[in-house]
Amino acid sequence: MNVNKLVLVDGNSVAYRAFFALPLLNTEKGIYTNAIYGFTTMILKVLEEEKPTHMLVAFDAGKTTFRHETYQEYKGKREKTPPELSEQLPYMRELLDAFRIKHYEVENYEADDIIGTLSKQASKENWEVKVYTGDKDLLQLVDENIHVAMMKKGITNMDTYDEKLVDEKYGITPIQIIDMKGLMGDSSDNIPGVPGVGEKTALKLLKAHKTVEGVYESLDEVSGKKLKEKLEANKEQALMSKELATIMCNAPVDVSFEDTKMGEHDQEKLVALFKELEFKSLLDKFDGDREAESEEMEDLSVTEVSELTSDMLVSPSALVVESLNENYHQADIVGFSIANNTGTYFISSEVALQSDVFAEWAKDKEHAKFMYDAKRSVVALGWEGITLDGVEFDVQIASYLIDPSSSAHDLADISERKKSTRVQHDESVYGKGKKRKVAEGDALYQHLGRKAKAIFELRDELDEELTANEQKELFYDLEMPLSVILGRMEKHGVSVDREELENMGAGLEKKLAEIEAEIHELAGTEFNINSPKQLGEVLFEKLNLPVVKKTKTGYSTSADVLEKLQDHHEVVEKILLYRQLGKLNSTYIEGLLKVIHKKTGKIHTIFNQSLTQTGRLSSTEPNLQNIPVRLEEGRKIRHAFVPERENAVIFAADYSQIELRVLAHICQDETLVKAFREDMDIHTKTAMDVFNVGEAEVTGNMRRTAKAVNFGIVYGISDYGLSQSLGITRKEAKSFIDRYFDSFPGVKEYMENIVDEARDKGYVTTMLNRRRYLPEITSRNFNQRSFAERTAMNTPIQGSAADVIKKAMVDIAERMKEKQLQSSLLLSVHDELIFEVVEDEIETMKILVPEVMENAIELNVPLKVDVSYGETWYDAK
DNA sequence: TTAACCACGC
DNA sequence: GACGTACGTGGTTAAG
Repeated sequence: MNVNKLVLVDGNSVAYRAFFALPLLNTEKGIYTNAIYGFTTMILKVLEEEKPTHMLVAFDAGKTTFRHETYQEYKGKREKTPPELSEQLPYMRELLDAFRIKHYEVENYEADDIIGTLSKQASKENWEVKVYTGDKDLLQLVDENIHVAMMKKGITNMDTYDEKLVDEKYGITPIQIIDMKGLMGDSSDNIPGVPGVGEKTALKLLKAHKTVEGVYESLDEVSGKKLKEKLEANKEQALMSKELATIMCNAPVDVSFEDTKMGEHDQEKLVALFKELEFKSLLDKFDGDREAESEEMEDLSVTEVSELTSDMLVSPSALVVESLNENYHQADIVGFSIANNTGTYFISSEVALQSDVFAEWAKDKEHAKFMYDAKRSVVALGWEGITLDGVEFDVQIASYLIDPSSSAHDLADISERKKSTRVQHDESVYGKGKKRKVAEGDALYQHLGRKAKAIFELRDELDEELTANEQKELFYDLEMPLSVILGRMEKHGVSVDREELENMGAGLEKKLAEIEAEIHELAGTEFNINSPKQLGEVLFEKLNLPVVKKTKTGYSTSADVLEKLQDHHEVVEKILLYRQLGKLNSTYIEGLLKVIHKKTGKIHTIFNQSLTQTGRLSSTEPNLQNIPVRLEEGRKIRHAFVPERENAVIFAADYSQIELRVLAHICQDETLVKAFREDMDIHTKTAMDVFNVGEAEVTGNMRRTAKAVNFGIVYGISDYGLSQSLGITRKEAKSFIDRYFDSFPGVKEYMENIVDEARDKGYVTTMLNRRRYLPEITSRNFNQRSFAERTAMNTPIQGSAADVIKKAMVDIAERMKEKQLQSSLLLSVHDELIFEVVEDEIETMKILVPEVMENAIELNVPLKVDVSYGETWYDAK
C-alpha cells in the first residue's frame, strides 16, 4: 500500500494547452487570464481527484538547454511563445505559491527532465507517481509506479497511461517511445528523425528490432529498398534524435521530497489573487463568506427617514426601489433609498408607499432621477399604484451600451470597476436560493444607501464614457425612451384565453398518452421517452439503429439525427411526433398557464433590454418571442392570444427582410440595392444570380437553397452551418457561398472591410453606434478567430436591424400619443410589432404603423412592412 | 443545484 | 487540414 503519492505537472505544457483551449479572457485592467484560469481549474481538478501527499509543478527555464549542444536546431521551428501567454506565466507561479504547491525549474534543463528525475526517484521508493502533461514524450517514464495523465483536447479531458495502455495504443513498451521518436522525429521539437519514416513505419520497425540500435544491427532484414536506403543515409541523425528525445532522469534537481509536501492553502493570498484576476466563480468557492466584501467597505452615513419631506427630494436624485423577487410583476418592495447632494436616505416601504410627498415627487418628470434598471422600479411601483417618471439616467443600460459583452452589469460589479462607492452583491447581503431573505436594520440601510450613492456617482462617469463612444443619442433618444415603452407594455400585459389553452392541453395529453403507448409497443419496452439517455439505449442498443452522431455523454437523439433514421424503424416517426407535442404541452400550454397573473388574468412578460450582444431584446417569464409559428400544430397556440377589449383585434406589423435590406444599405451592393428598389422576391433573385438562371427557371429547390444562403449571411453562419441546414457537404456549401459573393461583390467587399475594421478598432458598430467588442479577432486559435470574424460581419446587420425596430417603437409610441389613440403596443418580436387595436382605429393604424416603421431610419433602400390583423394572434397572419 | 440535451422563435 | 460553428429562453433528466 502506497502512502505517498507524488503528482508532477508539466507546467508549460498545461499553460500552453489552457491558452489555446480557452478564449482570450482579460480583466478590466487588461491582464490576460485565459491560460491562468485554465491552469487553475486544472490544478484544482488534480487536487480534488488525486489528493496527493506531494506535488510539484515543473517549468522550462530559459531558451537553451543541454540538448542544444547536441543539436543547435532543437525546437528551432517552434513559434515563439505569444506575449499574451508569457505575461501570464508569473501569475501561475504566484498561484502555486498561494496553493503552497512547489514549483521548480533548472537552468539548462527542461521541465521533462525535472519530472523524469523526480518520478524515477519516487518510483524507486515505491511511491505512487502521477504525471500530468500534454506531451507524448513523457510516456517514456511510465512504469509500474508511474502513470501519465495525457491531456487529449481541452484541459480537463485526459487519458491515464499505464504500461498496458501504452502497449494498447502503440504496441511498444514505454521506454521504446524514445526509439520511436528517434526514427520518426518530432516536428514540434524540430527533431529530424529519419525522413520518410512516420509513426506507422517506426512502430513496425520497433516491433521487429526493439530499438533504434537494433534496427541498424539488422538493417539487412528490413524490407523495402527505399526504406533501407533512407535508414542507412540517416543513421547518425536517428541516433541523435533518439538522444534528444530521451528524458534525463538524473538531472541536477535540487529538490527533496520534503520540499514537495503539500501544505495548507494560503487563503488570504488565494482570494487576493482571484480578485485581481476576476475569477468570480473560483472566489465563490474559496471565499465562502463574502463578508469580506462588506468588511472592506467603510460605513456610509445613511439617514433613516420616518417622514419624507420635499427638502430631501431635490433634483437630480438617485433612487433605488428594492424588490427581492426577480419577477417584478409580483414584487414586494422591501425598501427605498435616495441619494443626492443633500445626503443619503433610507425609506421603509411603509413610509414611502403611504407618502403623498413621495408619490408627487415620483411622478413629477421635472425631478430628474438616476436609477439602475429603472424599468424594474417603474413597473413594481406601477403595481402599487404609483407613477414614476423623470428617469433621466439608467446605469444598467449605460453600462450595457458601453460594453454589452461584459457579463457584469450588476451594480456591484459596475461599482467595483468604476470609481464610485462600492456596492455589495445582492447575493452576499440577501443570500441565495431558499435562504434568500430580506436583510434587516443597518445591513439593509447600508446596502440600499450604497446603491443609491453609487448610482448618483456613476451617472457622471458613465455619461462621459457614452460621450466618448458617441453613444449619447443612442442612450438618451433611443434606449431610455424605449425603456419607458417596454415597461408600459409589460405592465399592460397580453390577454390569453385560459380555457382555450386548457382545452388544447387536454387534447395534447390524450394524444401524448396514445403515442407513448404506441412507442413502447413498437420498441418492445417501457422507457422514458423524454430521457435522451434511455431513448438512446433503446434506439441504438435494443433496436440496433445506426449511430449517426454522438454527444459527449452518449448517443445523440436530436431531431436531425432522428430524421435520418426515419426509414429504419417506424418508431422513429412516432418519437419525433411525441417530442413535438410534448414540447407544445410542457413549454407552451403548461408554461403559459403557469404565468397567468393572478390579479389581471393576463400574461406579463419581462423584456431584457441589456442582455443580447447584438442589441436585440429578449423576453422571459414567459418568453413571448418564441411562440410557435412554423408548424401548424404549434401555431394553434396563437389562438389563445386574444384582445383584451371586446371591440378590438390583434394587429401584427412585420418588417419584410429587414436584415438583408440593412445589409444592402450598409454595403451598397448594386445588385442587392436594385433588387430591393424593384421590390423583388429576394430569395428568388438570389437563386437567379447564384444559379445563373432566369426568373422562370428558378426551381423550388433553388429558391430554398438561396434562402438558406441568405439566412447564413444574416446570422453569420459558416459553410459548416449552411451544409447542416441544407443537408449537403461542406464543400458544396462553400461553393454556394463563393457563388453568392461572385454575384454580390459589394457584399463580399463589405465582409472583408468590416473584418479589417474590427481588427483595427477592436470593435464593430451598428447604424446607431451600438458597439460590440471582438478581442478574439486577433486570436491565433482558428475557431475563436473565425467566430469573431463572423460576428464582425453579422453584428452590424443584426444590430442595425435592432436599431431600426427600436426606433420604430419609440416613434410609434409618440405618434399614438399625439393622436390619442386607444390601441396599445403589446409585443416586439425582433422584426415585428404586435398591437391590440380597437376597431375604429384599424384604418388609422393600417396606415400609421407601416408609415412610421418604414421611415424609422432612412436607408438607401426602401423598408417594407406587412400588416395583418384578426380575432386572435393566430388570425393576424 | 447544476450540467447536458433538446427544441422553439428570429 | 482540423478545428466546431447565430442569438436567445425554457423544459426535462440525471448527476452532484
